[in-house]
Amino acid sequence: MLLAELARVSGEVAATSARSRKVELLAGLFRDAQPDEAPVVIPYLAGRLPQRRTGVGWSTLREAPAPAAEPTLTVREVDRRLGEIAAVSGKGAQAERKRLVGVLLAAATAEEQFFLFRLIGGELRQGALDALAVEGLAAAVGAPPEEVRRAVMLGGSLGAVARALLAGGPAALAAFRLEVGRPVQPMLAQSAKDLDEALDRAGPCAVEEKLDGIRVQVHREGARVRVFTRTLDEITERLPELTAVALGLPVSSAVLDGEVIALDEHGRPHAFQDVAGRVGTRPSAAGGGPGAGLPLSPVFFDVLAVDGQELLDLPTAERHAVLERVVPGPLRVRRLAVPDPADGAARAAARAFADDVLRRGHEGVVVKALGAPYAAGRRGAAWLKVKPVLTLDLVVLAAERGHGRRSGWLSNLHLGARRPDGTFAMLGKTFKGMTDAMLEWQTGRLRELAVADDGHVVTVRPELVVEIAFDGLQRSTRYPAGVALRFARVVRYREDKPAAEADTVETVLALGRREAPPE
DNA sequence: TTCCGACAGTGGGGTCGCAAT
DNA sequence: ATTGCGACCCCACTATCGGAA
Repeated sequence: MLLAELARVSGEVAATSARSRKVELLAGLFRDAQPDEAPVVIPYLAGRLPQRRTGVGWSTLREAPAPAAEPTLTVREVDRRLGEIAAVSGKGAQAERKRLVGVLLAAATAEEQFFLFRLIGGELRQGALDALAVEGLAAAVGAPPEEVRRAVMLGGSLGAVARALLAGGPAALAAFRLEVGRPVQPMLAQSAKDLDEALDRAGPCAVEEKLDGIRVQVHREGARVRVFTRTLDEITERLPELTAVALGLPVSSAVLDGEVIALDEHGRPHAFQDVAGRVGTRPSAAGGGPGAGLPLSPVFFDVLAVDGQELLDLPTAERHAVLERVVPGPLRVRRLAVPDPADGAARAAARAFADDVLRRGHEGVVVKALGAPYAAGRRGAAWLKVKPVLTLDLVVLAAERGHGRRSGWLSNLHLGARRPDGTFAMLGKTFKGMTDAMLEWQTGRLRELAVADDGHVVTVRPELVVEIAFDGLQRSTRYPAGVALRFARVVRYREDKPAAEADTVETVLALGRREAPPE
């Protein structure tokens, strides 16, 4: 199959907004793929490369050579060359990758270059990713979409499922089941505004502490242990503690879902940044970054399989019962069962539990419906996370031009807190929380306040106040106050408030001290 | 007809490994 | 030794489509 065909279909997919039409277009292309091409064609049209890392990003792609006049590149050839590029390492690697990318792009037509650019850059932006590619694949082979989705979630990659389906037809789906040692897409949580809303939506549920660390999926088969991240990268070697813990469990095999955090000598959690630093550090590194050498604590909250038995379809309550049997208390997340959330006393107990979780320094709670199965790969309403939200009134210092559907609008705001001398300290940026109407309005208002424009960032007079919600503060070397806002988003503009009454740096830093009390 | 679940897009800060400077 | 790039941890929110109610 020629790359030109993929580029053409991708363009058509991008040009229609109807999801049903996107799926039809994808299915048509997938039907034409050979079984051995499918593991490449299908990820490409889902905007992903089978090579997880190529070492090539936007910077390396900056200068494109003149395009070829005629399409000659096959999909197989592109995949082969990208595999070569990904394998380059050592001294001179960057220049060599750049050269090889240049050779590849020179063999591509203008339309193919546009496709490769976005594909390699990781932002295809055609309005279809894995979910629609799965539907397209199902349509192409005449299999039930839900079964194909489940096979991909349990059986690993889209490419592997595609190859089997195109070669063997719908019957091949039976082979894709949960297998110890092969990672499963983790179940994800939706957000709820507060605990009451979560309890109302969940029905009979358990309230669990939400720990601020790194999600891990631990597989044990006999003496063999493997640990995976949320995106299914294997990190076994970086977390020897987890192997030791898994081998200590009274089972022959198991798949566990949990979080790794780090606790100080008082049992309070270390900052997420420190945990992420430790988890990101390879054992070979003699590093001294923040968190290097920090001992990690795994805390498990679900079990997907144990001793040859698959548990995914059991209700949460039954999976929890198994978890309690195979994992000792200190390694399990704390949890309060709330069988009847409508009951006032039960609700009060849930609230007290959640307050205690926060008092102990954790992030919040997750409310889990007791009757729900483990929905691999789904961000369903069966799990609802609740975290406290902080707000500040900050001043817009500048705004960046938006991209894609935000082209033409000023989108990403630079936010500052007031200093005693009337200047402002930037605390971060945000592009979240705005409706199209707000984008339209702020673009006009900020243009009136503009004092400089470098083509990307429009600097404005610091007069516009905006209420910002965020989850907390984190250490920063980038921003002058030494802290940055975590997950900042716009709540509303405060045109009623002059910049002279915006929140001060001192107020912000006091928040930080309250978040992490000494001793 | 209206409602709502699932998706994709739009980017945020921090940290590491690795190569270039 | 420091800097820049790529990758990957954590992530919130809105708009849209299309099936459910």
